[in-house]
Amino acid sequence: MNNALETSLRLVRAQTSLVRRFDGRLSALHGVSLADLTLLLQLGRAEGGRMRRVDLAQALGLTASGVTRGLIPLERIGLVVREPDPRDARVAYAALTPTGRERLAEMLVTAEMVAEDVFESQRWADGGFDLLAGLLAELEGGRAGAVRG
Amino acid sequence: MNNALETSLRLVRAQTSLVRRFDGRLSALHGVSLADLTLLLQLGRAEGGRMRRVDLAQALGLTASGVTRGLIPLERIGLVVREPDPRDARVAYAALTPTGRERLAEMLVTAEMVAEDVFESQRWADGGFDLLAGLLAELEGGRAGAVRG
DNA sequence: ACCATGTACTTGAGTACTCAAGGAGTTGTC
DNA sequence: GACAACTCCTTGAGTACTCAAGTACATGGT
Repeated sequence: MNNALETSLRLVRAQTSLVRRFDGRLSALHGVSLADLTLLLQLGRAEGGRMRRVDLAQALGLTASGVTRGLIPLERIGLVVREPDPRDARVAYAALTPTGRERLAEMLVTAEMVAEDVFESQRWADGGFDLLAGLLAELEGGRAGAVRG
Repeated sequence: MNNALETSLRLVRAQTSLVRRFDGRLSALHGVSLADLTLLLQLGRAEGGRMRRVDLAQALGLTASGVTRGLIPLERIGLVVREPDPRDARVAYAALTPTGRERLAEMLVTAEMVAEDVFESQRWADGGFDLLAGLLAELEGGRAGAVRG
C-alpha cells in the first residue's frame, strides 16, 4: 500500500512526539521551548552572535512575523537584545547577550541529553542513524518552504 | 559533533517543509489541511467509519480538546456527523458521512501524489525508504506522547 | 532631486493547537 | 441504592504560529 503517504504521516507523528520530549525537559529545567532553543542556537552560531530577523526567519523556516513574535519573550528575559544597523536603519539585528550565551550553553547540555536519549535504542547504533540524518536533510529542502511574510 | 541533537532539529525542519507541501496542495484542491485529512483517514479506516473522540485523540497524538475543535469544521461542511452511543451517553462518536467518504477518497488521491512527489528522488529508491519508515516508527512511540486533556 | 520599486520589520486578525477546569454520565463498593 | 471515583467530552484562556496590510527606510533610473 501507500508507503509514501504512510511514511509522511509517520514523520509528522514522530516530530510531535519528539518536540514534546524536548519541550518538557527544556521548559522544566530552563523555562524555554525547543523553538526558543533553536532560535538561540542559530544566533549562537552566527558571526558575532547576531543576525537580521529576515535571515533568522530563513534559517528557521519561519516567516518574518513569526520571528518578531518569537523574539519578544527572549528579549523580555534578557537573552537577546535588539541592535540597530548603522548602515541600514530598516534592519534590527537580534543579538545574543552574554547571559543569553551562558544560558544557551546550559540548555544545550540538556537538549543533547534528550537527543541522545531519543536515539539511544540499539536500532540506531548500526549506521541507521547517519542514514536517517541524510534522508532528512534531503526532505528539508522540499520545494515549498515558507519564506516570505 | 552532536549528531543526535542535529538530527532531531533536522527532523523538525523536515516535518515543517513536508506539512506545508501537503497543506498547499490539499487546501487548493479540496479545501482541507493535512490535519483534516489525517483525521478523516483515521475514521475511514475504523470499523463502521466511526470512532469515539477519545480514541481518535489517542490515534492522532492530540488531546481530546484538540479533536473536539478539529471536528467542528468537518461537521460544519458535512463530512462528519456526531453520533450518540445508546449504551453510554457520555460518548459522541465522530462518523464519516457518505459524502465524507467520497471526498476522502478524492483527497487521498491528491495526498498520495504529493507523498510520491516528496519521495521521488533517486535516493529513496534503494531501500532507504523502508529504512526511514522503520526508524520513524521507532520514534513515534517516544516516552512522552501527549495523551490526556 | 524625485519617485517607483523593493526590502526589513511590525501589527491585526485568524487558525490550530495546549492545559486546566467543569458538566454530564457511568461504575464499583459497601 | 447512594456515593466516591473515574471517564468522555466541552469550554475558556493562553501560546505559537500564519497571512495580509501597513510603516519606515533604501536604491536605482531619469
